[in-house]
Amino acid sequence: MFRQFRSEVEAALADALAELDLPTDDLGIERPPDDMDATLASSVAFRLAGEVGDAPPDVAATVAEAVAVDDTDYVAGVDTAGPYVNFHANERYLADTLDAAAVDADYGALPDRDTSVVVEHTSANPTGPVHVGRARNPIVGDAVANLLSYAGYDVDRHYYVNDAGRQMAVFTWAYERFDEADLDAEPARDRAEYDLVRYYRKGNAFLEEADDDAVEAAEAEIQSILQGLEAGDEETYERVGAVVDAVLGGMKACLGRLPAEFDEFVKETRFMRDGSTDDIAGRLKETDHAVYEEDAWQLELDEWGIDKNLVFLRSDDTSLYTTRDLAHHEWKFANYDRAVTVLGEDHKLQADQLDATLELLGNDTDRLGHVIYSYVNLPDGKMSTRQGTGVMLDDLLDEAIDRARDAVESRMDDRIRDDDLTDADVERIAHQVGIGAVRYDIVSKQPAKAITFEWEDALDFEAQSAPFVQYVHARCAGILGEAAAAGIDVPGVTADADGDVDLEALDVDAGALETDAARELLREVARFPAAIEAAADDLEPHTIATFTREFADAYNAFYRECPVVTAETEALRDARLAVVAAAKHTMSNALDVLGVEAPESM
RNA sequence: GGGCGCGUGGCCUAGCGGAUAGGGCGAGAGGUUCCUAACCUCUCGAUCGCGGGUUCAAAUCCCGCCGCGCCCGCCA
Repeated sequence: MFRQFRSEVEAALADALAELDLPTDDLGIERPPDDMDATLASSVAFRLAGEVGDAPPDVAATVAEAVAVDDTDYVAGVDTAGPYVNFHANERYLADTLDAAAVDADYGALPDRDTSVVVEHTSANPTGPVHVGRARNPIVGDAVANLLSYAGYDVDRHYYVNDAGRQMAVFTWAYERFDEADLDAEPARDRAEYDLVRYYRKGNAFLEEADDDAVEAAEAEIQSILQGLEAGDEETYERVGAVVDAVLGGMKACLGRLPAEFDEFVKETRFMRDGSTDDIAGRLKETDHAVYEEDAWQLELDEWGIDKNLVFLRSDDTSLYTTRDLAHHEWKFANYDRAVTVLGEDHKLQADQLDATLELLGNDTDRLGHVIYSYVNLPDGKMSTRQGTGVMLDDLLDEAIDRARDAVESRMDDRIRDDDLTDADVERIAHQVGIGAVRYDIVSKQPAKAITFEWEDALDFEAQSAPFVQYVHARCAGILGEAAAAGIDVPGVTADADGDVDLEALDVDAGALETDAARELLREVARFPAAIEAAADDLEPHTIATFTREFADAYNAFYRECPVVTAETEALRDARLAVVAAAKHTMSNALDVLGVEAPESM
């Protein structure tokens, strides 16, 4: 509703300005401060004051006077507050919002855009367990994918597997070279990546510590693996693939706990085997920007503001990671309308080189999008899989669940309502709140900001955290459940014996909602689809987290001031129940975008 | 050295050209005969890193400086 209201306001204001012979290029539409009783405002009067030769408040009055509102569905009227022109929504705006949101479990999902987009995220090298520093990628990436899906895009989620580099050759060599007896530690966890990473660490330690002859022999073996991959040798693919698939399987299980699921794991070697990397290299050689310097083929990208030359073929004629990634991205272009990549700031230069080169090769790089996030630091340094340092994501999630379980159990004692949480409920809530808190803490911040990981901060369940907004959903569910138990039947809201809700049957009067808190909550509900649209346009899922917080404030005010089940009249009660249903759908879907579960009770 | 990013009350954070800079944590005071108090109300606390500039209007844009992070491999 907000989106339609906004376009009506824009059209009406543009018409008014045109009628006054004033420029319509910048309408200055903005959201008024919270304490202003207006749905939208315009600051055009400031800009036009000079042109008109009047003071801004007078210009605002003139403009407001000229705005015609009769043809709109949702604009009740226009007035001014000093230099601002304020637009007010009418009753039908709230009524239609209630009608739409109360009966639609998918409320907030925008119409299909008939546009496909591939979201690539995480893509961590399969070298060992996922640590929390890496966790920002799947958490942000999953939210970006969810967001685009809600915004009407047809989304595929890809994990790009770097299975062709030296790291994997070292890993494969180490796995074949050493035995369990050579390792000095038990796996930290009973899962493949924890088991195999010990070989990887052992191999790296060996390469650093062993005598020269032994290292030389090992390097020869590692080189032969790399050459085998480059030459398309099937047996080498199988050897490396065995290690990659095993480790990846474990990492997949870890990421699945978030949960972050993928539609496809795209292997880098695929673009070596199908010849597309060779094709890229050949085409690059033909461009004006290619130079052969210091025995290697390079690309001059200073035209794109990048001083650093990009080497795309080694002196031994083999390809590099970026060359393969070029082939990978042309493959994306061939199969999708848009491609979004979520990556750490340490890959920024590489991404810029990739973009520039793709453009050079004749691709439309406007179809490409990036979400770049800063590194997550530990209080005392970095995390490294090779050295085995860092906090593992599994450990963080376990700790989060444990603490959430403690919180549920301690809170059960001082509950007002003596409801019956079963052991299964406690466990369910502990998972929803614990994992939700970790995700929410990370996804709610601007990706560009650096994060220092602190156990206490990440697992704070008070106030601006996942449980705060999840609680709103639980309260909605509680009220709806209470109403159903009391035999209160609201058409369009209450499910029948089969659990089905008749979506056409909503018959409540939004006009019955005279309380400000209820109307304000409905206004927040109305904003949700626009929030999805804006967040998707800018690839900024954290703004949805901000929305959930503001929405929670509005709901809590409503909850405090508007008894639902015990409302004075049936009409009021039914209208409020519909508001609760609308709020539940809104919060449920906002949390769904963030990848945070919405508990029915907690 | 160069490039990119970040710098908002003691701590974390939203806002990123417009109406008195929002929240949370913390500290202090209250609130539960009423749909879950993981909640709410009130109080305390900010030269929006520093200095210039643009603008009717700057936390927001531009320039310089300072601090922090990341990057600058024929690694991935």
